[in-house]
Amino acid sequence: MGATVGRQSTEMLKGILEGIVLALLSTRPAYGYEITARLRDQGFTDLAEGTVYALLIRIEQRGLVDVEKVPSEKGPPRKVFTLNARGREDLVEFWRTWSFLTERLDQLREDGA
Amino acid sequence: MGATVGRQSTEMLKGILEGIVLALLSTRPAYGYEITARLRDQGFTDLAEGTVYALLIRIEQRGLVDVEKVPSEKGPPRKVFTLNARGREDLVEFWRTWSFLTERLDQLREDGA
DNA sequence: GCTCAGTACCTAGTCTTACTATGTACCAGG
DNA sequence: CCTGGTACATAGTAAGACTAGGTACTGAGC
Repeated sequence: MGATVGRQSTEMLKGILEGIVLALLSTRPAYGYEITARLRDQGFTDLAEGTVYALLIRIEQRGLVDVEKVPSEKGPPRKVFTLNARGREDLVEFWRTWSFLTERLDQLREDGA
Repeated sequence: MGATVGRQSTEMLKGILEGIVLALLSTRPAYGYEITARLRDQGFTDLAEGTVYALLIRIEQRGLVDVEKVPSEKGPPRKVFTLNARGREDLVEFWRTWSFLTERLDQLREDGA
C-alpha cells in the first residue's frame, strides 16, 4: 500500500487484512497468487506477495482454513484454501469488531467535521 | 480491548487508534488521562493507558500536535495536546485511507453475506 | 501523621503483523 | 536457451498495542 492510499495504510491494514482474506475465502476457495492478484485489482496495489503467503500460513496453522494442493496448467501446483467452520466463526467475530470500529469512527467523524 | 469486541481487535487497532486520537483532538484539545478515560467510556474498555501515552509521544515527535503543560487541581500537571496544521493534514489523510478501507470491506461484506 | 484512592504521566520488554528482498520451481513462446 | 508469467516461501526489519510495572501530586478518612 502507499500509492493508492496514504503511507499510514500499512499500519491500518494490520489485522484487517486477515479479515479481508477470510471474507474473500467465504465466497469461494482460492490460492495465494490469486488472492494477491484480486486484492491488487481491488485497489490494494502495493500489497506484497509475501504478506499474503505469510498470512495464509498463519490462518492455516490456526485451523481457520483447509488446504488442498491442486495442479496448475501453468506453473507449480496451487495451494487452494477453503474456509472451514472455525474460519467462519472467526470471520463473524471479525465483522463484529469491524462494526464496532466503524460505528465509533462514524460518530467521531460527525463530531469532528 | 477484548471484553467489548474480539481478541483480534488489538491488531486491528494498529494505526486506527492514532486516527481516533487525532479525530478526538480535532474537536478540542485534551490530555492523555482524559483521552484514555473518554475512549474507555466509548467502548474501548480494555484500552491500556500506556498505549495512549506512547501514541501521544509519537504524534508529538512527528509534529502533529502542540503541547502545553497545565496545572491540575488534583494530581500532577496535565500535558494538553492541541491538533495543529500538520495534524489536521494527517487526519484528512487518515479519513481518506479509512474511507478506502470501508468501501472495500462494505463490498466484501455484500458479496460474502 | 498516615494510608489509600484517584489523578496524571512514563517506560522497558514482548508479541503480532506487514513489508523488503530474495530465492525456488514449473512452463510456454520466441 | 532464456525470458516472462505463474506459484510458493522465508529471513530480517519496522511499527504499534499490550504487559507490567514505576513516579508524583492531592484530598479524604482514620
